[in-house]
Amino acid sequence: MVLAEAGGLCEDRRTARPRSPDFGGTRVALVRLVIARCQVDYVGRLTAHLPMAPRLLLVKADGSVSIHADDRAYKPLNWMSPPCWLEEQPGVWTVRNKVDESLVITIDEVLHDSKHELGVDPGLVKDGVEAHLQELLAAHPGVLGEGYTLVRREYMTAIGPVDLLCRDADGRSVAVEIKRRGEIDGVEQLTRYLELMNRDPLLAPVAGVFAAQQIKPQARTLAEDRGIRCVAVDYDALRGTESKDLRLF
Amino acid sequence: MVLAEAGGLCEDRRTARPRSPDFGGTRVALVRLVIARCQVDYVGRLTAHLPMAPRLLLVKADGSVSIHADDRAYKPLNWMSPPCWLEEQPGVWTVRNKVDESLVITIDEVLHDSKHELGVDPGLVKDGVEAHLQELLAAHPGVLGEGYTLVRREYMTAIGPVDLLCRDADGRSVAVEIKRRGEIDGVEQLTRYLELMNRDPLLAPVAGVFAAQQIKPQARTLAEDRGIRCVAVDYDALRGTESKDLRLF
DNA sequence: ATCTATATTTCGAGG
DNA sequence: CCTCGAAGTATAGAT
Repeated sequence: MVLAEAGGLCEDRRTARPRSPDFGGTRVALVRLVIARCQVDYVGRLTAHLPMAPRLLLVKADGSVSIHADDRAYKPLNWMSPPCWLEEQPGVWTVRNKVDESLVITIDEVLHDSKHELGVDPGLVKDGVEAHLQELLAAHPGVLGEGYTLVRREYMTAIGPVDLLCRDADGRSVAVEIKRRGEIDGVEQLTRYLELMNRDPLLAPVAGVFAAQQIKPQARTLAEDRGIRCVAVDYDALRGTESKDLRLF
Repeated sequence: MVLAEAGGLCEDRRTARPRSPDFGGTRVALVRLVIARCQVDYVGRLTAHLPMAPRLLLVKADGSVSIHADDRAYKPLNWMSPPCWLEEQPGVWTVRNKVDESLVITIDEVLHDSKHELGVDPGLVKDGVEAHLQELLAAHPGVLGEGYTLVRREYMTAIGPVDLLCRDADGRSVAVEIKRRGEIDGVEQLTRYLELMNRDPLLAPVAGVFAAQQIKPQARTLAEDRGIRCVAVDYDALRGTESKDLRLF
């Protein structure tokens, strides 16, 4: 490995730790960090060029390569997503994928080069996304309208699933679209569902409710113009109602 | 700096190089790479937890902090975008931002810790995005339809600019929406424009053309159902027509 | 500041 | 494998 020798190599020396499942004999999953003066040329979905400058090259075990500057938060200047393959020549790295996109990294000087074994990550536990909001509203349809009852979650139509299908106090169908943030896209989506469902004589008439933690003014205007009722949902309050024994932060 | 001492510190020792413009006296922009066994808790737009495991911590000069596993391409498991502030305590990093989102990184063991000066990146040069496609189609409206002529690029309406306004062979107005990849959103967008423009007696009737390098089947179906014609554009061929002296890949 | 449209979006689920 | 919807989307441009 040419460039590994060029920089100050710092290999991890830790021993017994949960191993990556693909660790059988010779290959160990490693993340590799290189600081180098480099130039980058990408040809693929677009064409992009980075002039020679010092940057961070991050090579992960999944095969991905990303080129970072010391800015733009976590987004790299340039990258190649897996599956892809890195070929190292002295002074030139070439990363290629199946559809023949390529990233050519011309390296002028290596300032640091180290590898580190991380193993398989136990993974992220999330809470508070749309799924949970849907779950809570399904359990408490009264929040959407007085006397509402749930008919079905993920009610399937020809063009996709409606988040909730409810019935109002008078027994009429209501299609509910749930978003964390209510924007125009969501209104359009619900409009398509309503258009389709109202053509079905077994369902029609179907009213619409657009529920979100926060609804943008333009989305609200568009929705109301189309006769769709908007409901701003207080997620934390709803979660509090749901279970008092749930630990809150 | 507590943790810098704990790991094997490798500071860059390079000297004369173009400096960051914000380099005045004491502060130099550095990227910091830490490999550590850590646990992460994020509370903000959602709540997320990462159990203790070895990971890469990337701290950039813009203040951002990102936590990477050895997979998922360039996307970190968790992060905090600038502007935000990192407070280091022995064994605990706390990253906080203005709206009081927080990222708490509990560090069990530091396996590597280095800092590197990169300076300001000269930046990325791109080519081949939607703007270029629009430019090419504006120069060759005949590709959109026999006898089409260009009236205006970015024709402004009350709800935004229509990519191209053309006239067909019979002198009728045609609104053209251009996308790299034609999806349902684009059809909705064009539909809104057409609805509005067809209310204007000076323009009506206005036909619609949806042009893209690739048009998804659902988008095509929706468009055609609404009387919008779809045109698949061969970008490379069009670019070839545009200028023979342009180097092709 | 708000809103719109784009992104080499990435990522995951479901057919 | 595609197709679709969600994302702590982020980001840039226009109003």
